[in-house]
Amino acid sequence: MCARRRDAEGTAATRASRRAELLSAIAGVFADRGYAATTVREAAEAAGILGGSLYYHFDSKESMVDEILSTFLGEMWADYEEVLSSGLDAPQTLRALVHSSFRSIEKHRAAVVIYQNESRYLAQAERFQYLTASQERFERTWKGVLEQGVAEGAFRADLNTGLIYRFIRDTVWVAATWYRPDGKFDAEEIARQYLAMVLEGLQAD
Amino acid sequence: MCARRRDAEGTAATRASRRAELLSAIAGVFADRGYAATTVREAAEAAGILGGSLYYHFDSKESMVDEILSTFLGEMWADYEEVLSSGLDAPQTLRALVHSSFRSIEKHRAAVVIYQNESRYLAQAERFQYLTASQERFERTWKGVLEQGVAEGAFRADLNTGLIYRFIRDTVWVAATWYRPDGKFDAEEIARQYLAMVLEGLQAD
DNA sequence: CACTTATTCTAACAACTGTTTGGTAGAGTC
DNA sequence: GACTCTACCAAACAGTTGTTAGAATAAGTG
Repeated sequence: MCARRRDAEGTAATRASRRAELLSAIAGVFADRGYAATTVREAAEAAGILGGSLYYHFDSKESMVDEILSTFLGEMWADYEEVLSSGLDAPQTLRALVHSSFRSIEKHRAAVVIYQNESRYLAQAERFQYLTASQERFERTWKGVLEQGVAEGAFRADLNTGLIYRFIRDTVWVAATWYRPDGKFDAEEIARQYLAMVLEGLQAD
Repeated sequence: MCARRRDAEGTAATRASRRAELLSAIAGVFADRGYAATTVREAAEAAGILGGSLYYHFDSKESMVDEILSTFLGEMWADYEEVLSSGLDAPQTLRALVHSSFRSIEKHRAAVVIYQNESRYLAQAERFQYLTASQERFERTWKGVLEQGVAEGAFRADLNTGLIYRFIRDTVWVAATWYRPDGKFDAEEIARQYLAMVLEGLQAD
C-alpha cells in the first residue's frame, strides 16, 4: 500500500507537471491571439500535440483558461496578502504592491494578458464569477491603501481615490502587454520608474 | 443632371448615415463581447436586423471593424494634429494631448475599447497595417513631447521616456474600458486628475 | 513474455461560423 | 399602374468549431 501510494503520488505529480507544461504553451497562444480567436487545434499545436489530445487532460477549452487564470490569481493574491499583513505604512504598502504586481507580470505574463483582455467577456459566465470577485477585492485593497495614505497625510487629499485606483490598476496590468523578459528593463526597474512617476510626478522641481 | 446629382447625393448621404447607425450598434457589441467572440448574427441583432442583411451594407465582418477603427483613428489624429501644430511648449502639449485623448474616449468609447483589445490580433492581417503605423506614430509623438520637455528642463531627466510613454499611453486608452458617460466624472475632470497625478505626483508636499 | 496503464492519434459528430443567393415589401418615378 | 430601386428577410452554402469515441503507441510491471 505504501508502494501503491507512492506510485499514485508519482503519477499524480507527473500528471500535474504535464498539465502545467501544456497550460504554459496554451496560455501563450491565448495571450497572443486572444482566447476566442484561438482554436483548440491551434492551442494544441503550440503544445506539440493534436487538438483532440488536449481533452485527455482538460474537460473543455473553458477549463483551460479557467485553470490558467485561477492559478495566476491564486499566486498573485498570496503575494498581495504577504505585503498587506506586514504592517507597513501606506506609501510603503503602495510601493510593495506595485513591485509585487510587476513581479507577477514577469512570472505570469501570458496569464495577465489573458486576464486583462478576456476577463470582461469571460466574467459573463457563472463559472468565472471569481474574476469579478477578484476585481472587487482588488478595488477594495487599492482604494484602502490610497485612503489610508490620505488619512496619514502621506498622499495628497485633492485627488479622487477611485480614479487614482483605476489609473494605477490599469497601468500596472496593461504593462503585461508590452513587457518582454529579455527587454531593457526588468520588473524591479519598471516598478521603480513607475513609482517615481506616480509618487513624485513628472515635473522637474 | 442637376436633379440627378442631388438625388445621388441624397441617397449617398442617407446611406452613409445608415452605415454610421449600424456601425455604432455593431461597435458596441464588438467592444462588449470582443470582436472574435461576436458573431455576425449577434452584431446584426444589436442593430435590429438579421445577420445576412449586414452584407448589403458591408463586404465582410472584417470591413466592419475596419471602418470602426479607421474612422476613430482618423478623427483622433486630426485632433492630435491640431494640438501639435499650435506651437505649445512641452507641458502644455502634454496637457492638451491628454485632454484630447480623454475627449476621444468620451466620443468613441466603443472604438477605443476595440482598438485596445483587438488591435494586436488584427494587426497580423495586412489590411490592418495602419494600426501598427498608428501605434508607431503614437510612440514618436509622445516620446517627442516627453523628450522635448526634458530638454526644456520642464520634465525630470532621470526617467526613461520610453517607459513613461508606455505608462501614459496605457492609462489613457485603457480608461475607455471603465469610463461611463453617465458616471460621476466627465472627460475633462478625468484628464485634470490624471494630469495632476502624473505631473505633480501623488505624494503630499 | 503477457498485461496494464498513460498518453496520443485518427476520424468523425453536430453545431455554428461568415457569407451568398434569390426573393419581397415598400417608397418613389414615369 | 407598370417599373425601379433600396433595404431587408429567408434559406441555404461550405468551412470551421469544440468535442467525443475508439484505435494505436509506448512505457513500465509482474
